[in-house]
Amino acid sequence: MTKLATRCKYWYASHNGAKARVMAMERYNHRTSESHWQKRWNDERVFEAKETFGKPKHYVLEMFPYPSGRIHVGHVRNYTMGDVLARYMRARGHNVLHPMGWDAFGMPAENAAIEKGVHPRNWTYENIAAMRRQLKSMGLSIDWTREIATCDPSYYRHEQEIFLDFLAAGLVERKISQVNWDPIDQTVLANEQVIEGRGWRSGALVEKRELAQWFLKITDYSDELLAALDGLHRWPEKVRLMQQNWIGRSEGLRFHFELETEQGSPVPPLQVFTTRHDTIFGATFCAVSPDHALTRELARSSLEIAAFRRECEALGTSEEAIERAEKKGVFLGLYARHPFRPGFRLPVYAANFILMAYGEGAIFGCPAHDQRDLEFAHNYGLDVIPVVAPAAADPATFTIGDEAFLDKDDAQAVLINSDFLNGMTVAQAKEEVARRIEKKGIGQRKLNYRLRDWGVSRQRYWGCPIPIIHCPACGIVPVPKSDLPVVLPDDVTFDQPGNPLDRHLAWKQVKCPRCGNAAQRETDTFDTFVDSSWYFARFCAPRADRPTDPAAIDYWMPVDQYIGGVEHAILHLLYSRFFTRAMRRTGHIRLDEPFASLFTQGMVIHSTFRTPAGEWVLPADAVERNGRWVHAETGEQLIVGPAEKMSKSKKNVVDPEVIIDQYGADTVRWFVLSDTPPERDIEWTESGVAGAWRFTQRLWKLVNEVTERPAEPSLNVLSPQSTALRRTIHQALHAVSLDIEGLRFNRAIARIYELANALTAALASPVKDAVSPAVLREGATILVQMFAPMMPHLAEEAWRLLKMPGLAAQAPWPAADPALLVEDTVTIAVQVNGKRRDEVTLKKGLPAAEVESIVLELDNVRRALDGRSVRKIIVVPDRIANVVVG
RNA sequence: GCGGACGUGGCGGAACGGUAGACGCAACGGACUUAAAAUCCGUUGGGGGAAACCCCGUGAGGGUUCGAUUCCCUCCGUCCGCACCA
Repeated sequence: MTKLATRCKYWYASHNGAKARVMAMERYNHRTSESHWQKRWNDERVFEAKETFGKPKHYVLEMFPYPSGRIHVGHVRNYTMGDVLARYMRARGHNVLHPMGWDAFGMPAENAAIEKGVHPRNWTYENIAAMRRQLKSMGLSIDWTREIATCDPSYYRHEQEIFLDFLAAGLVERKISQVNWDPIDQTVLANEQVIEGRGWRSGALVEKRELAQWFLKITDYSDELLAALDGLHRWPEKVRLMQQNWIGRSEGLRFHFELETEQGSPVPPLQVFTTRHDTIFGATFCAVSPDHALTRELARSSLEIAAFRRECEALGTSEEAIERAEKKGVFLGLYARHPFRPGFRLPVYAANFILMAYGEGAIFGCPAHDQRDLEFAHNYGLDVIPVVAPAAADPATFTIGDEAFLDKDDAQAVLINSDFLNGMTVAQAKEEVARRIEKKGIGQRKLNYRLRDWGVSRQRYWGCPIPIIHCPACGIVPVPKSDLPVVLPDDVTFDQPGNPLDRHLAWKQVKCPRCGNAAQRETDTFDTFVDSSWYFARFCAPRADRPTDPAAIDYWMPVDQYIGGVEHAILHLLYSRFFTRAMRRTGHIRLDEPFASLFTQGMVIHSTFRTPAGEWVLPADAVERNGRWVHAETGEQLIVGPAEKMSKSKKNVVDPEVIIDQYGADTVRWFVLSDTPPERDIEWTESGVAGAWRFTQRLWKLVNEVTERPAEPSLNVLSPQSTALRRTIHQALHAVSLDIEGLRFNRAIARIYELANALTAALASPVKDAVSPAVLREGATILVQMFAPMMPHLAEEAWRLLKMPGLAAQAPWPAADPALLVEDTVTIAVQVNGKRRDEVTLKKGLPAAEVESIVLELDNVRRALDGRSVRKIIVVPDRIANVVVG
């Protein structure tokens, strides 16, 4: 703030005497300008989206924010990118929908309630008000009439209705599942909230608990969600791969082993899943999960097995815990009969490395070809039978040491020690085993997915109530739609741990809608990811009586460009894709994929500062003096760390509000788009922001100077300089259009700099009137329109100065003159043996033969040839000529 | 372990297989100024040369090509996602 004020004063002081003309020009003042134009846009409802037909639509959406209370620079970057696109598409004649809302449920509101005694509702709505004001100060072209907040009953009532429809359609399931339970706070914790086995707030050792939870059956769509990824051409490859891995399809075989006790009496069979059925003759044991039904049952009569189960429960699921964990198990006293080796019995263990959640929670172990199985076999003295060997190996002597032999897709490997499989490749053996298992009727080929159903129950107050009533007589009863919304009660207390809804008897105790007897409400609320899984659909008709309005949703959906952080690559984006399909099934929407194009922007990072004592210092308190960073107040020298993700704990944060006040929204918008490609992390630097600020002033000055040139009506008779400048102008326009469409904002900005430089140079031309004032005007006008999406306020100010009609925000995008995009001459590089030796400017489209003779005459080429003979000449028309010397 | 991305000046980064370093930041020189700041004009990959120009140069090594930052292989490094997934 102080820095800038000082600058302004000097700026005026220096322009005296000879520069009186410049002094007459007012410096661009963002403080008065920006609020003025924001008001005009608002008053004239410039950005309200209309469903008028006859115009193509364009739906631009950025991931809506959680109302934490203040916007951060990541928001600024995200919303600026979307805004540039929205403004550009509007100028290109599209009906643009560019809405904003609030992902307003969630734990921070409850934590604030616990810590500060404020009501989550008040805390949330105050935060929304503060952030709305901040976002508006950015000058975003948002249709604020469509604003929604997920915590508003007018939003979540529809979510409840959708849920009831999902329930009726069989897309909802209630089942017992294992959760992370914090015994002090008495709540379920998400995996992310468990840090080294302890609750992130209470510090209590987290327990595994089994609770009845509501699940959305996303696994019904596993295959569809996976297959449809191929059609998402305008999604980043990276995100598609991440989702693909997350869904985790594997082709395998599910079959059962006959079981028997040690004495040989039969026991119900054991289902297993495998993708390596080719190794069936290498099987030397079977293993089941500690949580497998078989283990549970046997634990009731065996102290040893019960103890093993407890031991596994206590073991963390963290990465390190898994890394360190020995492969352990306990013999269950049972044997499995090998399907192809009569009389051969495999001991059955419960083992700590078998996941209940994957496949059947049971496997056959083949130590020779699976590292985990091998370690387990070594620990328990089990046989290791190699059954796959490199083709070159001698089957008689091939052995396995400490490393299992993993051949994967290697066609070189062949089966050994495997009866009817001997000599086959892995693929052939898999096929043969699958065929025989199916023929025996003991199993079948099966696709298995890693994806699991989505547990949406949270034992939390600040979330959307799940519209269900539990009746002792009728069981689970959906709340009738006519009773919606189930509104969160306001009068709740946070003085005790646990879910306040559970203690709110007046709310909890209801009559069963079916039988009329006393019943209880479901007190769990939805995971907040449910709220964000359909908000993009609600924006199409945010005040409709039904969750969606068919006409509006058919018109606007899908989102044409979705922009957000890559951290949502899996959860939010996968849930939304599932929700859209489930909403299609229940008649709320008529498409599968909500986001036609996805863009994941990088983070904003900043270097860190700390004192020698190790205390973190805010960038605002650090100043550079003589190339060293010191504390602004104490003068203490600071240790500068590399740029990293902004975090409150390391204090490497900048507050957008302060920067916007100091430099203006246009400058900040310009900065976050400049230099760095939008998908990469951008480093926030004070000098970069200052540079952007200087450019706003330069542009302002440039437009002023152009308008001071005497008007000249015609573009008909032009000097060569004028024509050349017009080419530059129109080529820049063409290039910037393509760059914005491709979201290559950094390149668009570089080209705007280039055009500004060209116009500045033309203005400064020593030859009087070398460039026609009409051309300068044309250039300035196009320049203003090109930067209008990025710096909309300055653009309006310049638009007014140029005496252009209406608002820049409503002006159509200028059309580049195709005639000016084609050059009639071209400068081509001339190489000798691939090394550049000269360049030559030629008429475009010159025949290769002529190019060849011209090239050979060049001094530099002759010198490089040095008397050697020319073998051939490669001529790429209008691009390059390469003389190849023998 | 599996999957993926990336590696170019002091820095951020440009470059349909075709003149490597556009554009910006920083730095340096100059003009203006009593002075500084701001502004404007220049220089700025390394080396050689008075200059014309020449040599080297996109993590390392190889390959394909008339020509490779770009395509292929191997290696090194950094980052990201998933991970006891049978």
